[in-house]
Amino acid sequence: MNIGQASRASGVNAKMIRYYESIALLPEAARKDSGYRDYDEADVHRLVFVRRARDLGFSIDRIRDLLDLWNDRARGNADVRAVANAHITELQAQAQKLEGMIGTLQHLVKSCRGENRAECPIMADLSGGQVAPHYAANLAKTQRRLISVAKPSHIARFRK
Amino acid sequence: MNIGQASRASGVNAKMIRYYESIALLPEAARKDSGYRDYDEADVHRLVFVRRARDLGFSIDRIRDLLDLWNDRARGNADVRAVANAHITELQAQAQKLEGMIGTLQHLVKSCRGENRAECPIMADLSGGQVAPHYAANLAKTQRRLISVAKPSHIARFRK
DNA sequence: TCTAGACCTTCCCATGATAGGAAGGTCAAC
DNA sequence: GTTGACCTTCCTATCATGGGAAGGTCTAGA
Repeated sequence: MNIGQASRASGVNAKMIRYYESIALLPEAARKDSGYRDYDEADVHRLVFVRRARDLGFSIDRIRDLLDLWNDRARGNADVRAVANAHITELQAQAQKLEGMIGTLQHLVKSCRGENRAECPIMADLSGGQVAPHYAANLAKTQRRLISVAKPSHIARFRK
Repeated sequence: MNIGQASRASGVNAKMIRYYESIALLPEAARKDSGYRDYDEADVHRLVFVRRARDLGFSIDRIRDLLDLWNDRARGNADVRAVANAHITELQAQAQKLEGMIGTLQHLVKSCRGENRAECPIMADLSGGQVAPHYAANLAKTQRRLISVAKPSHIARFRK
């Protein structure tokens, strides 16, 4: 199986396959006499694994851990859950930051009606330096809302 | 005002100030006889503007637009709202993706109880290639939830 | 057998925002 | 005058991805 076929079968770009090999995320591929890389079903399976993990936002280093766990069948589910939970925590932090930004911007846009420049707080807020009162209030509000969405108390049950 | 003082006053790293100047996000700074960059209050004000916009997740290119709007007081609030709304839409897309990933992972972790490897779907799901039924169902669920959180119908009123 | 073109190889470069560091010049205080 | 804080430019790296050049290999058809 050439790299192109492995790429189509796994959904991982050929360029990325070579890159993953170069950073030792994947073992060195077998080679044909021509020098072409040669893949089999197991290789494709591993590529699919990597692609799925990337789709779920795992970093390359985290995927390294997951592949180790995958290769070592003796390792328990707790290890797997620990990696997944660490990743969930990271994603939640990102989501919280995003929701805070969205909430603040929505509030600013909502407060900016009409065409009178003086009445639009967006520019004023951006250039204000310190956090304007409505911004602080809105930030706290969106964070509370985000927390209720993410339900960390619920997640805590799964934390290592 | 040296770059260090401007940095402390604005909260923008000196390295970043030079970078922003090099990509023409900021005008070339005035120079003292020594060659040192020389900033005044207006410069600091602009730096604060950039920092606040970065904090809100605006890209450099979007900040370029915002600075143009800022410099051109004749432009109306609708222009400002348009930039902000475009950014909100981008942030919501990111948030939606994140929430989907979080939901999927939470579901997988929840389904992975005990220590029997066979009972843990995380690895199976990652290596599965196609989306497992519970993944698809969960994805749809988290997306609905995210949509209700982000309230796009509400935002639509402010779209250009 | 020759050739076209699809595919492969390695190597270099670019992205965006940020940061570290080297080598050397300037300033202020003691 | 010296020390140390600060400044300058220039080079490098990050992470994951992708574009492209220059050149080798394979396969199908004339």
